[in-house]
Amino acid sequence: MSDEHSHDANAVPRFAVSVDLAVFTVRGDALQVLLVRRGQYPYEGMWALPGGFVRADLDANLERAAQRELREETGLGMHSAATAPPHEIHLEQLRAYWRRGRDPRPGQEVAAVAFLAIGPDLPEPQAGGDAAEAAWRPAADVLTERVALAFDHQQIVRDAAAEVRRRLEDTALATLFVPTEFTLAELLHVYEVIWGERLDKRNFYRKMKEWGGFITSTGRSTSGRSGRPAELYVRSGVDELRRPILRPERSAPQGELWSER
Amino acid sequence: MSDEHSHDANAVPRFAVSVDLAVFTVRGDALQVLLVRRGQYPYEGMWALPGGFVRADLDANLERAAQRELREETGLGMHSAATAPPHEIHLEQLRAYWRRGRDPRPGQEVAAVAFLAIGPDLPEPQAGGDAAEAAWRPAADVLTERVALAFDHQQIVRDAAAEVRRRLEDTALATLFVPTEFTLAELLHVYEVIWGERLDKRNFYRKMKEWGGFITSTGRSTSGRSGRPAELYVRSGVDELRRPILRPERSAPQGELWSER
DNA sequence: TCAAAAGTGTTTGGATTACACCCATGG
DNA sequence: CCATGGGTGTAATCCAAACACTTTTGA
Repeated sequence: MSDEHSHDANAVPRFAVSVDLAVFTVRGDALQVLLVRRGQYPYEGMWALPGGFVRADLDANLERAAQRELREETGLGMHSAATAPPHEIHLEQLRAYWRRGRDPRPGQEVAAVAFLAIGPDLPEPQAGGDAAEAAWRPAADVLTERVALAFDHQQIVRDAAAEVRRRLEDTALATLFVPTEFTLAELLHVYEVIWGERLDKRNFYRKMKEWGGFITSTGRSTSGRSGRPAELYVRSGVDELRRPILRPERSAPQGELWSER
Repeated sequence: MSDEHSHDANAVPRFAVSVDLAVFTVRGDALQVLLVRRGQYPYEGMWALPGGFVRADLDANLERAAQRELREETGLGMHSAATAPPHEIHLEQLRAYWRRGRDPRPGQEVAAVAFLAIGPDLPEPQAGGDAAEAAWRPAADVLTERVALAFDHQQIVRDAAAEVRRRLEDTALATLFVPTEFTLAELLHVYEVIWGERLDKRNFYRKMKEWGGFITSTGRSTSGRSGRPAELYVRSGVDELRRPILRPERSAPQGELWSER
């Protein structure tokens, strides 16, 4: 809510609010997450999620702040004409993170609002703003702690990855990992990479077509590559799936990398 | 993240952070939400969600802040010996809400972190703190705007209710609406009230028992009431359900009250 | 004409529904 | 002994996994 304890309004404690982005893409055979190398004091030189402070003067709301930071630090998510194929990035909020002393700067409490961002095989990021460097890293490297992250960013990546894996089952989230026009093989690849399991191509194709709404054929096809050309699809509005795409061995949660919430 | 634009650290804009609670319970034949009547300036006299400012000095993290505010404003969620049957309240974070000017107080930006809280048929709340009054109201009254709420609290209730309805399908969330020991009839009632649809008792009972893990029999039974005594169950650790409890007419989203996200 | 990748059918076991029926208790 | 809920059994149906096969292209 937005209420204080009347006694003295000046006692209302102030926080800095930051947005942190867990940006995922599928490149090659791995789910990758976008990291920046910090250019200054807290955790200087360490890898972290892109993000920064929300500024009420610049940002009309939290999503806008997230968009702005993504552009500033990594050059991604531009809607300018420069980036020929519009690499649109889907942004959605995950949740807020704060515990006392979460940010080591003394006397400064920082609450973070984490965002999940997803895009099709995205270009190399361009470091900017506070970021000394920006790069894609396999999400697995973060989840297994082969790469340590600043702040509680590992937790955020963990939560974000779990959300992605879960929502693949009952939403059209997977279509955000492929370009505007895509083939069923590409879509299947997204599922296989993120779940780390092989799916039956034939059953998958049928499901996708039968309970449509989810995707629509464009009539066009691929060409040039060897093998029979594939039909090209675009996503259609529907997000919630009526019936889940079942993950194999669903009963036996195969722990390994993927610690769920 | 927790990074600023180096130039001048003093320019880091400060927010007040509040926690707002969407507390749900099932009383009688309706899903009810806990409201408080505001005792002061912004939206004075209007109904709102319980909540208040996070104080880094009092609260170690966001959940604790939410717990504290719930107690202060409504007297619920006490873990003292006073409340004989421990009316435990499940708390979990939903997401953060902020847009410029979300709080009408000039020069004061307030970011809210919304929590979903669920408890079994809870006692009457006792107003306290800033709350002039506290009461249970049918969630439907809020969703249909029969009752107007302060700030963006209607949106929060909408989002929270959608989350509850959705998670009833594939998690053990329903067990949070019933007392520690409960009968299958009580659990069924929760589903029927929240979904607003009748389920087949016999199929429901079987599902609950077959894919156990979800609930465990205590061996004991009810007595005193007319009819055959019912077996008493307790929830068991499992939260995620392997297979969803399907809502009837799932294909045809019956809009009415329940606007989904 | 062969390799490679796309795409279609068909069988089959298991899960879900819909519905009939029996059980245990209080009054 | 009957009304009131609690709880089990079963056939018909639907779904989805498993698997074999055809189609269309490039080289």
